Amino acid sequence: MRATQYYLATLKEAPQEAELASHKLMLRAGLIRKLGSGLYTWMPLGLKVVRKIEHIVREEMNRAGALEMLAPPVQPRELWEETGRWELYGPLMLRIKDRAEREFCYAPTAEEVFCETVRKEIRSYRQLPVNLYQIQTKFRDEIRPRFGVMRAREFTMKDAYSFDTDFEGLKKSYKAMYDAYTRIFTRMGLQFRAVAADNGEIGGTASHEFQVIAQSGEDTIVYSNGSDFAANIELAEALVPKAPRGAPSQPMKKVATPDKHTCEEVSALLGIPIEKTVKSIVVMRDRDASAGSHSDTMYMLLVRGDHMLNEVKASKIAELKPFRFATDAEIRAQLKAPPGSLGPVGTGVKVIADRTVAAMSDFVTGANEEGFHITGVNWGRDLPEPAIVADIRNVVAGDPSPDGKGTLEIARGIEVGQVFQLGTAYTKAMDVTFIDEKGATHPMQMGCYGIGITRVVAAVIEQNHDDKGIIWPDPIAPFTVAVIPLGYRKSEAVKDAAEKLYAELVAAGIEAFLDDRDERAGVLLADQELVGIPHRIVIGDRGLKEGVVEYQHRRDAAATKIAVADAAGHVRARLAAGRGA
RNA sequence: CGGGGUGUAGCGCAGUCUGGUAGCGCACUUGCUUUGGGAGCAAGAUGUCGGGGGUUCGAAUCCCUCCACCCCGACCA
Repeated sequence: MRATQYYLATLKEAPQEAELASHKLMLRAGLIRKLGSGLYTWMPLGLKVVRKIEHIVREEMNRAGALEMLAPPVQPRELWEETGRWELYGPLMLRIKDRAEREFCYAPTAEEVFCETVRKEIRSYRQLPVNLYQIQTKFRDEIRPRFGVMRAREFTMKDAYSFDTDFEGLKKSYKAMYDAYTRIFTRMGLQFRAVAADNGEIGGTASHEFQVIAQSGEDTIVYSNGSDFAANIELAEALVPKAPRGAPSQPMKKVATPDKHTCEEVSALLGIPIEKTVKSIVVMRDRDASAGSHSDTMYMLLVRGDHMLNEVKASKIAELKPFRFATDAEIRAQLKAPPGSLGPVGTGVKVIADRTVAAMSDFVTGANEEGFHITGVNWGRDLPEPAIVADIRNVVAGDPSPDGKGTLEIARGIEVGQVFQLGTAYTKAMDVTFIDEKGATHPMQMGCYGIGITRVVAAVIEQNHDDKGIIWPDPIAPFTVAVIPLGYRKSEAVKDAAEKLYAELVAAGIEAFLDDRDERAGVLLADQELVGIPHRIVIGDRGLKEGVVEYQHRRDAAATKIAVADAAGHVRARLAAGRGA
C-alpha cells in the first residue's frame, strides 16, 4: 500500500474524552472514530487489525473442529422468552419494534438462536458432537460505556456453542476450546492467564476467563506462587484461618472516637492494629421486593477492618438471596446510629461473619453510637456466636492458596475471552434434545465460548505501546513493514530504491507500506511509530551513497545498516525469527 | 441511576468571574523558501460559541430548561 493512496487519519493530540493509553492511541493513530457513546466507526487501518485478529481466531476455531455460521443480530422476542431472558436481561438488552409493533432485540449474545438452530437441525446422537460459531456484532446497552472499544456498547464477538450427548463429551469440547483460546492469544503475542471464573447466574459446572495482564484492567485476578492455581478474585476462596480463636483477655470497653469513622482512622486513634478491628456492612434481604410487599430483613456482614467485602461471595449465601445495601435511612431507623459507628454488639440484627472475623478475639467494633467504638469485644461473651460464618471477603496478597500450595499474588486483567460449561440449563429450557442409540430422548450438554474481538485490539495496545505509539506484534500489525524514503520527490535514487524494495517485499507476500508522501522525515517517522508498524526501512541519499539502507524494529533502540540488495532478505529473516519466538 | 466535570473552527484550548458582537496553536488551501525527527514566511478559508427559552439597548459571558459527552461507584466479551 502507498501512503498517497491510503488514508492515514493520525492526530497529533488525543481528543480529551480518552483516558486510557490504548483509547488515546487508537484515536490518534486513526484506528477508530467515535460516533456516539459506546459506538465506534472502524477506520481502514483499524479494520485491518480487526480482520487479522478474526483471521487467527477463525484458523484456530476451525482447527479445533468448530464450524462457522452466521445468525441474525436482530432476534424475535419469542425466542428469548423461552429461556426467560427477555425479562432477565433487563435494560442491558436493546429492544426494537418493527412496523407491525412486533418486538425484537439486538442480540447481546446468542445461546437462544444457536439452540434454535440445533434443535431444528439435529436429531441423532450420530450427528453429535457439534461446535458452531460466528463472528458477529453484539450490542449491550452498558450502564457505563468506557475506555473506547474496551467497553463499548456495540462490539464484535466471536461466540461458539458446543453440543454434546453427555458430560464427558462436554468436558472434551470445553478442553478443545480452552486449548484453542490458549493458542489464539499466544499467537497474538499477548501475555495472558486463564483463570477460574464465576459461573454467573446461568450456573453450570466450570468456567474460565482469559485475562490479559494489564495494570489498567478492570478485573482483579489472583494466582498462587506455588502452584498453577489462578482465579478471578470474585471466586478465589479465603481459607479458614489456621490459628484458632484466642481466649478473651480484655474487658469490653466503650471508648470515645470523635469524628473517626473508618477502621483506619479508629485503629490509628486508639493505637490498635487494624487487624484487630471489624467492619460492619449492613444489608437488606429483599426477597419479596418483586411481589411488592416489603418484608425486608436486615443483616450485618462482618469483615476484618483491612479486608474488602466480596459481593459475589455474599450473594451466594442462600439465606441472603437476594440482598442489597441498606440505605442510610434504614440504618438510622433500625440501629439508631449513623454508618461509621456501627457494630454487632447488642443490636439483635442477624450477623454473618467472615471466617477471619469468626476467629478473632478482643476486637474493636462500632458502638452504634456516633463517636464511640467498643474495644475488647469477644464472641460468646459479649455477643452471641455469629448466626452464619462464611467466606465473604476478597483474598489479599499473601493469603494461602486455596489448593494449599503457596501463597496468593494479585494482578489486574482485561477479560478477552471466557469459556463456560453450561450443561443442560438452556437445552432443557429450549427442548434441545437428541435420540440416543436406544431411542431415548435426552437434552444435549451445552458449552459456550466467547472472545471479544474488538476488545482484543485495545488489550494488545495496552500491552504493546510506548510514549511514541503502538507497537504491533507481527501477526496482527495492519502493515508489517514501513518503507520510508527520505526525499521521495527530490531524489531519483531514493525513489528508485524505495520502489524497488517495495516491489520486492510485495512480491514476497509481505505487507509493506510505502510512505511516498511529500512530507518531512519527522512526519513520516512519527506516523510510522504512532501507527505502530513493527518493521521499517529508511532509505535516504546519505545511506545510498554507501550502498546501505537502515532497518529498525519498532522495539530497537537504534537502526542497523543493511546493504541495499539485502534489505528485503533482512526483513524476511526478522519476520521468520519473530515467528519462532 | 447517584456523585463530579466538560461542551467555543476538523483536533487541542483561551475568552465566561467583571455582558460590548469571537480568538490562539495544530490541521486545511495557495505561493515562495526549507528538506535525515512532527519546518519558516506570506496570503487565505473554516464557527447556528451544544439546543431552546428568558433578562438586557446588547449575551459565548447572567438566569431557567433540555441535550450530548467524559470521569468516579453497581455490569461483562
